[in-house]
Amino acid sequence: MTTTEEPRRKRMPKAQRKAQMLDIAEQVFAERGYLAASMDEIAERVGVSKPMLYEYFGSKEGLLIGCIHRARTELLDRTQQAISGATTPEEILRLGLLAFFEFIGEHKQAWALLRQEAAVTVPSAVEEIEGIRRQQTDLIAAVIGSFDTDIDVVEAEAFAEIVVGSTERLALWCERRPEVGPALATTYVMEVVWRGVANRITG
Amino acid sequence: MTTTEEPRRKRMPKAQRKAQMLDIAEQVFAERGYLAASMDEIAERVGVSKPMLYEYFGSKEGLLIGCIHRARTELLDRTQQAISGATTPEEILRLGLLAFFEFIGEHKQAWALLRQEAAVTVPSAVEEIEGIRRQQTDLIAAVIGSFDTDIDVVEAEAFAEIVVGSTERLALWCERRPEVGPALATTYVMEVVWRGVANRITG
DNA sequence: CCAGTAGGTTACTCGAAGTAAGTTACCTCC
DNA sequence: GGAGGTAACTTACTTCGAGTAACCTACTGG
Repeated sequence: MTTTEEPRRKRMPKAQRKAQMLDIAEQVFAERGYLAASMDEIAERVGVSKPMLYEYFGSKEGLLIGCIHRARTELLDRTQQAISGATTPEEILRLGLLAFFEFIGEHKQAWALLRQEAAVTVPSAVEEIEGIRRQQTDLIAAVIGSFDTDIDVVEAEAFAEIVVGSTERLALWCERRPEVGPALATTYVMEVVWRGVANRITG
Repeated sequence: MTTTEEPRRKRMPKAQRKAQMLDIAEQVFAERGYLAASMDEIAERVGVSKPMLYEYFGSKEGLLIGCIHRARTELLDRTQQAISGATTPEEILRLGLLAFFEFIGEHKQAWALLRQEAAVTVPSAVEEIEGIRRQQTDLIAAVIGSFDTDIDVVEAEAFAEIVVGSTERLALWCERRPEVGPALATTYVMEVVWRGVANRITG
């Protein structure tokens, strides 16, 4: 008995263990908050001892960064895929926003990490999160620039920041307003923000 | 020697000491980040021993909350004063925004606290900061509501969230763009966001 | 000048991050 | 199928900082 089944899997390959650690860590960080989460607890839940976490991620901060980074990558993939079929700037923006709202709806845990915890305190985590926003703003600014080469660069940047800020904030608000889904949230952002920029781009 | 001068002031009245502690704590938190800041260092810089901090603020978290709360109160005062002379919704919003951008320009330390650090990890600090935003969104939503009783409540809330999100994000961006002062930042927000809501309010 | 207390200190405990050094399961190649 | 090499893992610490118990001292009014 207990032959080839999976009663107690030990000794996994590195990559798999790493992924598993990220899963658990994301969960624990989201549950307890970064500070209150202890490496011992994460290790225990993974079913492994603490030094393994340090082996793979170097530090508690490193583990957090790992979680954030993974979420960031997934978000970028999703967004890029979503806007790949769009043609007008308006469509790009709308589809991108929708993808974002859908992503956070599905990955509540990761999202909790990105806001509550992750702004954390840890300087490098802040940088990592800023990286996500940068990703988004750059994308938006690039879209605007590509459709109107006359627009002031600084103004385009400002607009991108406004979109990202609005979106992030509205996503948070959606948690208190479950009746507002991704589609409606997207509409709100577009309704307010798009008008403001449309006549800059078109004219 | 060292007779009646002020070489070592000890034994201050409670309120004064408390204010001094908040000053130093704000500084140290902003400098090192919440996690890296140690109560021992803060105590030392204040020129007092650690248990005094605990006497007055209960915990490290309590001290942080104290700092945030003070900043919040100051910001609210400033904003309310700024919009007191305004008559139209547009004017209220513009003056309020301007007051905010000016406030963070003058209180960089407090602002650093409110974003980088304070989102911290500490659940109650997050609540406290959310309280600030709530303050702002409520104010904005109320203004809109007072000028157009027909507007959908949910939509008014969404708009308020969008304004706050935009503003916060743009304030951050201003740090990378020193040439963009409070006035220009206000203009950007108004230009993009106002148009979007103006034709909702006016009909 | 003595008593009461607001304001203050020293010297600890305890918990969690991080680490050094050793151990065991698994694979390979003879 | 056993030696032996190594990737995956553990035990048993050190260290550092938050929080606390118990004690002290400068200034007040009577």
